[in-house]
Amino acid sequence: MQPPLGRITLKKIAEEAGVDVSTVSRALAGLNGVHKDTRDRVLEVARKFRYRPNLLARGLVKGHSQTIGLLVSDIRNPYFAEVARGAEDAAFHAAHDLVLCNSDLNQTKQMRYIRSLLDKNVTGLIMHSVGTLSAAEREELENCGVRIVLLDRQAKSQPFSTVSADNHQGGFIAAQHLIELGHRNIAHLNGPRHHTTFADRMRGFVDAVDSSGEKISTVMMDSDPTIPDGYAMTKKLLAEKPEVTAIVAGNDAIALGAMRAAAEFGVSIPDDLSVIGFDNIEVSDLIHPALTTIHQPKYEMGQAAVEILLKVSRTEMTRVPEHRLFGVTLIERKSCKPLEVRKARPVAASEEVYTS
Amino acid sequence: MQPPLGRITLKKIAEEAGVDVSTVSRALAGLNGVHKDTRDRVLEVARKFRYRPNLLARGLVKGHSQTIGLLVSDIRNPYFAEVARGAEDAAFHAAHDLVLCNSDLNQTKQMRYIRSLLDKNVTGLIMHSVGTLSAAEREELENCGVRIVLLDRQAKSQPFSTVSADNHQGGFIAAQHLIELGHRNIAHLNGPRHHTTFADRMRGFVDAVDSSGEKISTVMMDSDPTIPDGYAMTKKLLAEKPEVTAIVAGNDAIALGAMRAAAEFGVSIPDDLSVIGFDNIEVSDLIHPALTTIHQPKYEMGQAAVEILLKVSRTEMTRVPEHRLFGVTLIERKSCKPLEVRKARPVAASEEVYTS
DNA sequence: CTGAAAGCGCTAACAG
DNA sequence: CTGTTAGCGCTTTCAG
Repeated sequence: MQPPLGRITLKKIAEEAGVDVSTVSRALAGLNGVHKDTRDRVLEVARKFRYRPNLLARGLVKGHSQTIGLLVSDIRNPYFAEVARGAEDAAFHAAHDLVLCNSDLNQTKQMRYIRSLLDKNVTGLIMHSVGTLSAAEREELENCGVRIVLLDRQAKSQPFSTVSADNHQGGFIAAQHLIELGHRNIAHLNGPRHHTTFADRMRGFVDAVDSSGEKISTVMMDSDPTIPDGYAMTKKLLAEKPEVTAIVAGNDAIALGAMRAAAEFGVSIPDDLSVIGFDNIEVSDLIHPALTTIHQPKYEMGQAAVEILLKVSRTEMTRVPEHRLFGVTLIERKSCKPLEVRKARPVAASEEVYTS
Repeated sequence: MQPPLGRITLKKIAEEAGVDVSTVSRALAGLNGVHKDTRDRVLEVARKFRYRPNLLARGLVKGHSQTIGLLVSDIRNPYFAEVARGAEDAAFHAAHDLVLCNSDLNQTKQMRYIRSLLDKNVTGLIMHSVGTLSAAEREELENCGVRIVLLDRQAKSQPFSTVSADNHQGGFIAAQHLIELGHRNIAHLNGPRHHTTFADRMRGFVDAVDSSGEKISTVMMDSDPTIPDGYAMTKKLLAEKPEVTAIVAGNDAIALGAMRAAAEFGVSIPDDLSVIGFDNIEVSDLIHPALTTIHQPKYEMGQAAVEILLKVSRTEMTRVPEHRLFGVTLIERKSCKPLEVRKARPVAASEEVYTS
């Protein structure tokens, strides 16, 4: 075997096959206009030397680098891990790499990431953007010559493609479920309301309340969509609003925090308090009581995002943005309970309902 | 404002500043040998035009691309999400990008990823490698001219740097804890034993058993380190080995699966069965009963991996691999219980122990 | 201190 | 069908 000192380049293959580099390039690219014999010889040599193209060089001339940037707030959130996995699988399938960026819901950090990705000529960007983009930022993104897919946003007015779950519908279903269960004092513990994802869920919640025909008291709070913040909001809620019998959480993390706070306060779920989450992350089915929640197809959403990205990037001229809205479903588990039942059978009921 | 048709390149800045591109390059790189006035003018122009270097071009000439590849088995495992976050933060801090690869513990897929990363001239690779590398693969990796840090492996014999938790010690502590609690029939439900991580944990387990001076019966099983497989192993265990009173799980996912299976069999944890996990992922403290487990500093390990990678890559010639071993600690929660207590107070004890 | 020139590895017209 | 010629945008000798 030849000692592969330095990398094998096109030139090496060209010399070895006795042709010009451009011919090698064509042959390897599978373009027509290369004699069969020549092609076979080139391919043979390339294989023998285990030739692998330098993607930086190719990217430089082609103008992009077979790379997709994925911006999420925090990969430790199982929701994003699932989305990222879907995206990565789709990217791998299309021979693209996925670069992971954690923005922490921080606008400045996010823009820094984006610029750095643009400097690398990424093929496209999938971003779970924070808040509303400023006019300047939006323009910067529009003109950066890179395909962008917004995740978890339905801003159809924007010139970008979007992939999201039906957050409004999810918020609606969640509230409706609790209302049907007889709850009339419901709290909505949400993520940051300036984020469209959470704003939509909240609107769904409000619409369900307004259209229920029932007289319902609500208390609305919002904070970061994390376990600690869900915990903090719930502690405050339990102390200040004892009349509340049910919580619609902006996501499962908040719901988990809520359950934790409830446990500490000696408030039993679902006997004293019903809780419904959003996302259906894996753990929601593992905790006790199992969390009733709104399921959204996270893996598929990640997949869809890169598919849309690559589709439009291939046709190139298809400037018309695509919007994909995924349906959500109610997953009934053990954390919600009819209000009536509790009053009728103050204690004994728990045995029956807890049984898993 | 000038319409930035096409990207701003060095050439543009050079023209605008009335100097040669090479001078601009030097000025921007902060090299000495540029007149202060010239430098200031160049910097001014560059700033005015928001010049940003094309990293592909730079990478092409420099030979690497300010990118780090991170190979994990599955980012959906919270353990890896945490490691990835630590790695990403450190990479961002050092102006590098992190590309995420999910190998699914599949050797072929892993090698495909590695090759694709090498084609992009990554600065280095952090890999949570599957099984033992074949001689050919190891050689390929050694000669690829790229820094490699192995995660979760202590193979000091290998020419690569490593970062890992003290898996042997963890396995030892886990078994020891159960033994001290009086258990004499202990099962080890482990991940794939051909993976050094799990092999080390198992050896720790065995060493604790052997050095305990007690007569202890063990049953060893291994499978994939996932919730479903933990569930399956436990079902089998419960059916075939009713004498077992405690389980040491290879990781928290397996432990979670075990708890699920136990619940279905009507086996109470920790009353009928003690379970101890490994990793201390976030959920382990959220489930019921809270999981006693071995903590390893995941975030810090991710961070350390890229720090080591970049350190050696900067000095370049430092061929001596670095090995970093992180200590582990026992986190006592509610899933383990003394064997004696159970016998003494068959039922009442549970109330006291469950209280959180 | 600065410009000219060469080249990283590859692709893409343009001639033959 | 294939070789020649030009770059992509940047860094890096090498002169001057």
